[in-house]
Amino acid sequence: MTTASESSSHNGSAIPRGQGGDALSVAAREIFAERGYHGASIRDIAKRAGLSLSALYYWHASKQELFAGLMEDSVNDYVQACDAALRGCGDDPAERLRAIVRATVDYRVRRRVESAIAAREIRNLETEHARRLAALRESATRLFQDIIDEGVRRGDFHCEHPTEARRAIQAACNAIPQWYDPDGDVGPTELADRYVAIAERIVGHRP
Amino acid sequence: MTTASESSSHNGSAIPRGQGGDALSVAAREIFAERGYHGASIRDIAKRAGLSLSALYYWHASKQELFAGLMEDSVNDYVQACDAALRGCGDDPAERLRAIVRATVDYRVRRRVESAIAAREIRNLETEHARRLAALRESATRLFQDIIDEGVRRGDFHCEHPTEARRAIQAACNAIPQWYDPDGDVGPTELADRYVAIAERIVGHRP
Amino acid sequence: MTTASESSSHNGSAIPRGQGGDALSVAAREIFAERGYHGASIRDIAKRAGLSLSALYYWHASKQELFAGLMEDSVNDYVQACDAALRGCGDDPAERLRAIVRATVDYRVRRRVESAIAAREIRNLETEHARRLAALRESATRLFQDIIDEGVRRGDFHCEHPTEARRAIQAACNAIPQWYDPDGDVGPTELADRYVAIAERIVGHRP
Amino acid sequence: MTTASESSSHNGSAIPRGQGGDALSVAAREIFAERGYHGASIRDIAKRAGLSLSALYYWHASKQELFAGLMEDSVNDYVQACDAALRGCGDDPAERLRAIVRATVDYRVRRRVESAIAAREIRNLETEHARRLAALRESATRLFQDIIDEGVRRGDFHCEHPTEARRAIQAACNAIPQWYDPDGDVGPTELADRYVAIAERIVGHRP
DNA sequence: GATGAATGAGCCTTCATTCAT
DNA sequence: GATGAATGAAGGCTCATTCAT
Repeated sequence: MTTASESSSHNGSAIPRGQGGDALSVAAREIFAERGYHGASIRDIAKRAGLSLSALYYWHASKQELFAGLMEDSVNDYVQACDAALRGCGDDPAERLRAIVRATVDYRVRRRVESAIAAREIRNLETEHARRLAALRESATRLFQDIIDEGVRRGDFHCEHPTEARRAIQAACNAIPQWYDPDGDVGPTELADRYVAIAERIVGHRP
Repeated sequence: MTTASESSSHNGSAIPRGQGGDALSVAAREIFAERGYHGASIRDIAKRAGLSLSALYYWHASKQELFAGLMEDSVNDYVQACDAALRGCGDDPAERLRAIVRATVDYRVRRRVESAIAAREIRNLETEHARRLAALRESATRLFQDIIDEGVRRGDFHCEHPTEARRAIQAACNAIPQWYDPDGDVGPTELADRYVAIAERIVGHRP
Repeated sequence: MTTASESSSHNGSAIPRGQGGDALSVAAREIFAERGYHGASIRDIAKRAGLSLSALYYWHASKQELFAGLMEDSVNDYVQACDAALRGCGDDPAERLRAIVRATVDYRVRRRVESAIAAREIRNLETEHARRLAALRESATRLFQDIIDEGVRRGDFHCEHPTEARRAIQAACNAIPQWYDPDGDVGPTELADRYVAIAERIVGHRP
Repeated sequence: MTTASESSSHNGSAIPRGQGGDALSVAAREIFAERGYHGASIRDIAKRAGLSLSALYYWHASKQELFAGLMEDSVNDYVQACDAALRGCGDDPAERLRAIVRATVDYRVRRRVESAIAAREIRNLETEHARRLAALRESATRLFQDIIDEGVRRGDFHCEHPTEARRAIQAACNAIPQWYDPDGDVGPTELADRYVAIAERIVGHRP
């Protein structure tokens, strides 16, 4: 689903690289996604990675650290994807909204597995990690909100409750991993088109 | 299992004889909501209910059963609320959509606590219970979908992808418990109005 | 297997009579036999008797007491059967040996169920009960031993190690409940004949 | 699983690292023998072995598995002892009977402890293990029966009911651990002689 | 005679973690 | 880089027993 090499595509994460390290990350992602933080046992993670339990402790300081690393990894990835998408835009709110929705849908599809975890399991992070992650999330939320507010201000978007609009759009995108089937008929691009359309309707975009 | 005496909050002691069952349900709802299925310990549930662990087992056969009872209770409630709301409507799709969105928002606000659990934790139910709950859920989904499809057929709603529309509306409503503050400025009725408006936009309702 | 009325056929036991009381004794006998003392749960006993757990405590002071009552009941029965059998004999050791073996085989067949428990589970009796039961047992053992010793003294039996002979005879009889099928071809009388023959061989009886 | 270091008896502490497995087997044998399967607590087993409860689970998957391992170990040992004893014989039934009785008595004395458990507690084994053990037992029983039947066929043994004869012999030997005192006057060899004599009488051996 | 509700101790098992190698 | 052996805390659950009715 996610590949081992994927986690090598960027840095800044808490997860070291190497043969065993990657296998562990992959296994951890899967098992945390399947069973949630408390339902997952690091024994099972090590087993699925084909390593001993002690090896896991060589790579990661604790279950909490392993989990937090995964989450941060994933959310970092998302924020950077948003930034990149918006850097390629002018300042037209509609264009920017389309770009960020595209980036969001793309992320939810690409990182379906951990994306689903992140949505449900932040509450299991201890303070320090939780703070960092909450901050990252909020920064993404602000991106959304700023775009919408600006669109409203300019008279391009017409909606009475921009906060609710933002929540609705994000909720719709966040729910994608719950039902999306990567082997189904709808490809990522077509899916993004559909959610872009929904978002434009929610904000009341009239060109 | 549903609680009339829910008001007698958990003061830590002095549960009158014979009322242990209710106290347990209340405590279980809270703790499952706070920590999720695997994160919740039945010892803690019993403690919060002011009863012994063994008393919990007098009332409920297992953690799983206790949890499933709560979930079923709650989802049953929702389905009945939807049915009731739609029974009071004519056959105008727009009216029916408004009614079911109102019922949904109302439910998410009224039963914020277990509603949040249900959304995240069904996967922890074992087959038999899971089947029953999935069926209940689907029946609610079908209500939504039928209304939207009928609106499109009649030419009252204009949307190319009615399934996606339905998903977006449901996702938006489902997310409410994640942020809604019952002590905030927005009351349940006003909230419902806002989500009704969003839903009408998503399906492209033009009167 | 054993009948409720059976336990009314004598007195002196710790088990009161009455509707519920009998049902409990029967159920207890079965369950203790199936699972042993520690493996049996008084909940299951009450359930099989069709009574509530509290009712069991009306009839019996504790699990230990219930169990001990059964055992004493059964061993008393055996000792009395031996006495009766020997009272009907002259003082010929061979005749007496035949009588006591017959009584023993008969007892093992008639009270197959609790007889099997008694053999294995005395160690689970607490001191007071254990003492009484051990005494009863020993008295039966002495009956056997005296007969054999007397036979040897008189020159009717020829065996070098009368204690071992007694042990072998008793062990053979005690093992009957482990394999005997009351619905099989061999009836109790024929079975007794066979064990009488074995016993005579073991003690080296030559007429 | 079999114990070379059995001599290092349970002194309550200081099990050297890496030798926990043996200590556990020894302790388990003792405690299961003293209290039976259901009466034994694995906490007590671990304690007597001088290890933590978790260490027990490092070595054995469950109480059931630990117990089954012990039983199988012991019965395997017996079957092999019988085979070896018979391999050293000619085909004279009397000689063979003497050899197998000797092997049986020897086994009951040597492995007094677990031998007593095995006799009483097989019923506590779950299907898979139970099947294997029952098969092993039957193979030993068949050895006995074949010898006796052949003796009868040849006219060396004279008994009307060879099955009962076999049962009586086995029962007598099986009962040895219940009373035998290794520190008493009768040594294993003398004991075997006595039971050989009893067995020959039971089958009616006339040279 | 009998019951429903409740308890505390103990059960088997799994958990995340550590230590020595 | 990795492992095998061991741990203490906590998990869900069952036990024999009691109390009030």
